[in-house]
Amino acid sequence: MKKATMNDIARKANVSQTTVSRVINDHPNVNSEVRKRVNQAIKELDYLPNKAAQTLKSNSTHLIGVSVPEIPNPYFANLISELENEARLSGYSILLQNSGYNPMTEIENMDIFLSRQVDGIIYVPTSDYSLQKIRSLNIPTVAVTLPIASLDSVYLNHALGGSLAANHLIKQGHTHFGILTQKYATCPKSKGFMHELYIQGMDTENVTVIDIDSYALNRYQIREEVNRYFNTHEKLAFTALFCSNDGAAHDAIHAAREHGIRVPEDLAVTGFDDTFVAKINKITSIHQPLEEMARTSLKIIFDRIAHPQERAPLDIQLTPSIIVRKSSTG
Amino acid sequence: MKKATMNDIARKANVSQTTVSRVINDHPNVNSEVRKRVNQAIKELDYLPNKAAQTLKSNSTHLIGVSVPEIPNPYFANLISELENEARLSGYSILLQNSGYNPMTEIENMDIFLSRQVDGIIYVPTSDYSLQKIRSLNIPTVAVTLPIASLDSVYLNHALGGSLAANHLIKQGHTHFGILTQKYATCPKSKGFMHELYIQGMDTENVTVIDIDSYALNRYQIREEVNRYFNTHEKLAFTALFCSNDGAAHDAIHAAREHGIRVPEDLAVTGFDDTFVAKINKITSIHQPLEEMARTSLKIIFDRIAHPQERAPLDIQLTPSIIVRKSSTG
DNA sequence: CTGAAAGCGCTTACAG
DNA sequence: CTGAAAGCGCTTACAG
Repeated sequence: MKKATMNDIARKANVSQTTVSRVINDHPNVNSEVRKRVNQAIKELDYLPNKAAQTLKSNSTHLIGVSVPEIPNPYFANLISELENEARLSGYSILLQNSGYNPMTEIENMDIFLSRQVDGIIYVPTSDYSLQKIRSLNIPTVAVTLPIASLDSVYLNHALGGSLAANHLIKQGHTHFGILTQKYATCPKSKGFMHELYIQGMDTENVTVIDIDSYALNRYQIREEVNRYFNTHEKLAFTALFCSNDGAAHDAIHAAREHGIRVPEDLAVTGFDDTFVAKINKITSIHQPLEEMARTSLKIIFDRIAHPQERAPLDIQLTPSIIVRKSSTG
Repeated sequence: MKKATMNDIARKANVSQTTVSRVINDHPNVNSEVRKRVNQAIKELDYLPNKAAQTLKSNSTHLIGVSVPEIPNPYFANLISELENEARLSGYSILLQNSGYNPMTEIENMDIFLSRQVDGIIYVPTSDYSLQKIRSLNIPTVAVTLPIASLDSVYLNHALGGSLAANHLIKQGHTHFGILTQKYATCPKSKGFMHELYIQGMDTENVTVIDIDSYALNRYQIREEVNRYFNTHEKLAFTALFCSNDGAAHDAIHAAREHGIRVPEDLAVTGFDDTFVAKINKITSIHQPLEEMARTSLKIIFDRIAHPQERAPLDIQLTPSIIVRKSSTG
């Protein structure tokens, strides 16, 4: 059976196509009697409006393009889930594209979004290579999880997250600290952690930094680094380890235990992101309000759609909280 | 700047719109000189074809609707990732919709897919309530992860997975077994497990079954059940526990350890699905070839698109493998 | 409150 | 090898 069109409905309900369109789009000026007849015909023919045709006329797809660097990563999977959920509440759908941390693929994704006429784009930044393209887009775009200059950005106050962790560990009585992170030099989480140590009068000179020089979440590399550290240090120089994500924390705990170091008795460990890796392994972690992140990002897009005038880009920092679990409470 | 249209390209390249269309769609009959001129204009104007318009004429969106019951679940997150990846290779994109195990939402998802003119649908079955609707769809649809009668189905041979686990545990010298599962009565994994025990002459009368009467992956409920069991049984009646998914296995291991039961020394545990929960916690698990599952499902859809004649529904069982890790090798 | 008509940006016979 | 024209299924001024 061929799909019914608006014309079929019009004929069946004995009205013009214009009127059918009005009923479907909830225009006020339709006789209630006529409206009823049209709705009846719609039901009988199982009619659903053709989005492609609507798009062509109305220039709106109710589609949001989402580009993330990896889908199975629990952090991104959660974010995607929240985005799908929030988008649905407003009648939008999600066009999901992976980028694999590849700038070429990111640019490809943007072209796919453009070609499909998405109404807005949610972009998880990775490298800088694709930024020129992304900034040039004539579509409401928000950078999420990390700030991008001259783009609406919604992200966690990472520094505050770091200081929450530091504060917690200090309260637990620790005085010697370690940091396990990626790209330490530019890591705001670590900066916040160090800053809090400093403020509270801790020795910041002798903090041990295990740094992994890679942007992507490379579990294998993290394990290698951590194991190398434990293998080359007979005695730990710290009793508390701040990790910049839950996966790293989990790996560190495993590695520590394999070297006979008890967690949390000998070593307190904290993670970051509060993914379910932290939950199921009872790792203290910094919670990211992902639902709020999704809601805020979409709200910005919807606002930009409603008010297309140029405005200065927004920079929205979300507030983290700390979820204390066994891994840091000896 | 307004988006360029095909007409703009035509004018700029001094050809008809028809010719531009031919160039874009790689029609053979175009003068190479002209083709070059058109491509030049496309580049200069940053032209991208409007998918909505293409769809309206060609009745093809190159969109695949994907409906899953929960996005953050690592198993589904992995599946989604593979689907996105495979779809991209063929020039398709993924329209991702969550259903939350809610049949009403599933039906809503199908309407969204229909309205958006997707070329195919990948559907992860949950309950039976929405099946009538889904079967009535006039779009290539494949049920994935579980078989659905009268629908193309691609899923793991779960029984074989169960028997792989049983075989492994028997080889490890176990003679008393437990099963932790959901809906035991209709669980093919458990059936396969039991069958293998039977074949190998084990005592199948005294297998302990911890059954959770819920379809959704409810971690809280699983933990409750497992703890209840350990609390009410002074001495374990089994030395090997087969769990129907990795999350359950992970919870069981935690619960066991809290009750002073060592894993794997006192109790061997196996999971199912080989998600990264199994990987990072070194749990023996039954591996699902998700990439193959994604590839096969999409291939079926593409075949149905290419050959729209009616054909009997396909029923494709994928072969599991067992990944042995520490949780079951004392 | 209702309808005829134009047009969104493409593709595709058809004619040359 | 190329182009004029029709039409995909809608929405939206415009006129009544």
